[in-house]
Amino acid sequence: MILTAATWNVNSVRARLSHVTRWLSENPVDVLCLQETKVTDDLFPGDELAGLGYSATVHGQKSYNGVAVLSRVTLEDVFTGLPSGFLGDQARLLSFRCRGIRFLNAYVPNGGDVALPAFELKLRWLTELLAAADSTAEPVIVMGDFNVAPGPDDTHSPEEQEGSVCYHPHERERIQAFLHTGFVDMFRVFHPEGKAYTWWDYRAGAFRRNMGMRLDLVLASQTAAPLFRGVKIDPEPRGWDKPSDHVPVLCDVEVPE
DNA sequence: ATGGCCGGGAAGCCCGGA
Repeated sequence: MILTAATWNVNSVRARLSHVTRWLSENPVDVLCLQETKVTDDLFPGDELAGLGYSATVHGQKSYNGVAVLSRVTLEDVFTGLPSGFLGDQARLLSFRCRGIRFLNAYVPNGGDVALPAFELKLRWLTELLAAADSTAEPVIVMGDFNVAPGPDDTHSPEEQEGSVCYHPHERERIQAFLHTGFVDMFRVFHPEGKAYTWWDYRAGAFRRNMGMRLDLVLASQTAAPLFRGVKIDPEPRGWDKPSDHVPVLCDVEVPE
């Protein structure tokens, strides 16, 4: 059977609730990983989503960050945060097993600016994310907002952006470290050529001018990659009224009955 | 050339985002 899974940074799940419900009714995926929910667990709008047949597994905090999984299939072995506890006061990682696959739903720190200490924390967070993803024999899928464009086709102006946050060589090296470890950037397996974006700045008419970046990634371990049947970006919600600045990335994964 | 927008929470601005 095919398991359908998606990742979407919604930039506040409460502000985007109508978009999430609309999108799920049009794209009834089995698993939807959310980032930047920006809400404590007690205020997560679970009842509205239960009406669509989805249960919510949440790891939130007030105002900032927050990850959650909406699912209509059973999740097992849920845990939150990096194993070391690094940046444990920020809700950025939610891991679970589904149909024999270990998923990591990740919201990587933005880093602010390459000159700031926050940027070094981002690099270390990425290093620890890889260690966590590489620590199990299960097939692994890491999906979420990586806040890094892996290569020149993943951003609108690579020459201008070279060395700036989300396109600094040290960040791209961290993505390369995933690939060297055997992880595969699944979107590029199915769409190897051409510019492709998942995020467009709210400012400057960036979406209208298609000045975006591909920051939302699906990385699959060596044993998970052959299970993939397709990956696509859905740019549509970026054109809806009061959108998130990110759009969903969907994938089809073949799993045993 | 520059900057242009959001959300949350507090407060009538500031932080953080990317």
